[in-house]
Amino acid sequence: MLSLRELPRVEVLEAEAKRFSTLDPSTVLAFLSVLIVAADVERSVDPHFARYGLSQGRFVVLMALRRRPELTATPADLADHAGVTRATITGLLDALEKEELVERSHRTDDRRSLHVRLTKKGVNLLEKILPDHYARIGTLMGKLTKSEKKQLVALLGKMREGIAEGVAKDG
Amino acid sequence: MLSLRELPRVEVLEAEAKRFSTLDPSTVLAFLSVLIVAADVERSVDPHFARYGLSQGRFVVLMALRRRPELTATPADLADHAGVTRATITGLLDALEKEELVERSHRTDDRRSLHVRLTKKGVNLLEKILPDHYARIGTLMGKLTKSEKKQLVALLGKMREGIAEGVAKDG
DNA sequence: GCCATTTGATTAGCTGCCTAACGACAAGCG
DNA sequence: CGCTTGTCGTTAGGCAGCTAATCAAATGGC
Repeated sequence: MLSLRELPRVEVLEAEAKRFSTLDPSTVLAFLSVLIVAADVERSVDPHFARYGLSQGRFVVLMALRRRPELTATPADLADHAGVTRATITGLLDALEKEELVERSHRTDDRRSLHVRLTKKGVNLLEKILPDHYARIGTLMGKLTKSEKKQLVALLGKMREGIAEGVAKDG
Repeated sequence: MLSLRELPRVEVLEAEAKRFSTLDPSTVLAFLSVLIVAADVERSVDPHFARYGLSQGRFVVLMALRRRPELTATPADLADHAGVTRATITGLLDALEKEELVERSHRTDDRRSLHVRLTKKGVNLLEKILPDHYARIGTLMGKLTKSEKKQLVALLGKMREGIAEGVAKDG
């Protein structure tokens, strides 16, 4: 998942900043905060998925299917949605299919391609999990007011812009 | 690393909220924002570590050692610092030792335990990488003002509190 | 219409993380 | 002292990502 349990202390960063002109302490602090909190979130959430034989990736796939009107999508669509490679989707679908949470079927219009469909069992599993899942998210975010949550989304949105530019620059 | 490329649209969340009383759209949006941005960050940063044969975990271990006055620590210390298990540290050290970036040596005071020491080569590698690394962080965070960075750290700090409580509750 | 290119999904093999079980040693208590 | 219990590091085996290579099928230029 990642690493680093605690933020470095400010004094340490300031000392380091004297040796590296490219280091700005408040920038690094903000950067590391995001990574640390995300890792904390995953550590907190993963065990609950595991109780139902799910992982984050499997859950995201199920949710993507659930959102579709016909509960179907192609593996390629799912890969794009989930931000993983198609090879990874193949593995996730293997697992989900074995649990009978999804079904694969061949298509007639493009014979390379597949339909993946959420089964009734898959739907039921999500219906069972989601109330608790959403409640858990509520607990994790419970220290933030509604306006703070909005600020957070806005700030992270700006961060995403910066990341996108960085990626574009050193392609 | 994780998943999900884009935030769900607000209308989707609002519709879902009608079916699940535990779902609050702005809460879920903030929650997912953190995960998505963290995944973006890792996708952006990992390739640069890879160019030096490093991963995030290996880098964190090297940095932890570099911070120590004697450039040494035990594997157990490193595991605590990095937020991974000791088994994982064993694997990271195997890789780092093969590259001669760290050395393991036996201790005399507790013969179960080891010293891990950053080698000169390890120090040099970090000195070479860090200016660019810090500059990259600066670019990624470039859309945020200093005061926004502080806000971000504060908001994420509150989130950490909520996570800690959540973990405590369902131990 | 044919061939080269592109696209869809899978497979094989790598990495980094995990848990569980282990052997070696340390520490506390009778 | 001798036992039990805990701790240090490693090993073995599993899972979820990745890239690269492959095969089948669709598409597009000529």
